[in-house]
Amino acid sequence: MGTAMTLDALLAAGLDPAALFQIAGPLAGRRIVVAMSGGVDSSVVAALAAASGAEVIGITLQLYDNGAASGRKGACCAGDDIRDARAVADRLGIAHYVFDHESSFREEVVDRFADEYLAGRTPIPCIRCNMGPKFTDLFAMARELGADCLATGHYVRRELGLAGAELHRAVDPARDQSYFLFATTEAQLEFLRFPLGGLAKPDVRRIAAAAGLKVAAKPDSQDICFVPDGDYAGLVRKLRPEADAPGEIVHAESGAVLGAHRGVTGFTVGQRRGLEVGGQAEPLYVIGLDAASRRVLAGPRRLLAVGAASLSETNRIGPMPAGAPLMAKVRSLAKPVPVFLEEPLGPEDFGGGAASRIRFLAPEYGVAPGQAAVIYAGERVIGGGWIEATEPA
RNA sequence: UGGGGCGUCGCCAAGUGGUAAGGCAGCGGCUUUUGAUGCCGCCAUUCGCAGGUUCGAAUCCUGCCGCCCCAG
Repeated sequence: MGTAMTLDALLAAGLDPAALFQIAGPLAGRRIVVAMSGGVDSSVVAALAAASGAEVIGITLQLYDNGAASGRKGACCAGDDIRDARAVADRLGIAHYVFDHESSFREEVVDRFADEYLAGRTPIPCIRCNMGPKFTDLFAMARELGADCLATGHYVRRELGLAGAELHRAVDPARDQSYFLFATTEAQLEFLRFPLGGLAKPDVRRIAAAAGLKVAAKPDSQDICFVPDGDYAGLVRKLRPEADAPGEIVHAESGAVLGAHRGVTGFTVGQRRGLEVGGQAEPLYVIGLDAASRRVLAGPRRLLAVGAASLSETNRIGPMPAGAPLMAKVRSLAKPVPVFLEEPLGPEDFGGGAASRIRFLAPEYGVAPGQAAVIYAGERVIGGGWIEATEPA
């Protein structure tokens, strides 16, 4: 697609809104609710929805308002972003509502984030945000509005399998966000749409430009949206002053005291930088965190090797694949690695036991409690869970 | 205040006459839309201090300072 094309031209060139939104039959008379963050991606979803002929309602959740952070580029859902979302909606001529969700966001995401760090874990607030504010609260609003579906700008694909909707990785592997959506329930997936899953980011920006959206060149968001300057430890300290408690850095094997730290919050399993322990023959990594004794366990890389991990709050999307080898991603940027599922996956009413366990066929490094283990069978997301504990390889 | 040893970047450490390795830590960048990892780059004009020998010293000599060990 050329940069000078109009949105109509792009649509004529092959973008089919009906297919993108997976709505059967004529779109006229249908109602699509779009979760609009104010960024390019969700704005393009709104533009595509508007072009489809369906009635479109944009909803933006105000999740936090950290004044000083409002000027920060790339942040999601605060001040400027809400204005951007509104401007896009105006430009597209669609309805747009902003709902204040600060208190629930603080409870479900921010407070939880801080508490996890206090417990020596490494949380992923983005997944909690998807689970709560986005796929539960916003979901409910869309239903109440009588929408036919809720569309978001996530880079992930919803594929229709024989047993229902399946969640698949985005076509663009560099953009894939499936890791952050492992907890999506089948009921949610039934109603959700991810029109961008088959597109590459440059194409999305071209569509934004073609639609005349000011956000076309807006920088991608990164880092945690509610952490103004990337200093997440500082935020945790502010929310939970007790997080400042200093402690010892202890060798994971010998127990020898190697140094001191200013708070367990600043560390995550697998981390190398920041220990400030010199004089070693080889680099030291964080092997584990003991919140109760405020100890950071450090050691050489080999001690990071993990053979298995127990999972909690597991979810499963669709049936287990028959005989397909399973892969797991243990961090958002990790390569999927072969695993064996030792216990059923999914909530109890879905054949699983909520808790589960995966065994790595080859030792995996840097597996941190609090992170998610997302299970894949090829491109399909089978589900996943939260890493509770690990077992050395 | 007898004897012995040592003092090189924040830490560990090579270098014993030819013009300061390396590792760890730290810093910067790249990558990354959780936090990490990884990768790349930077990081002692100077070798406890002061003199001396030498074309030339961290390396040899002298003195001083500091630390360690043994002895008392």
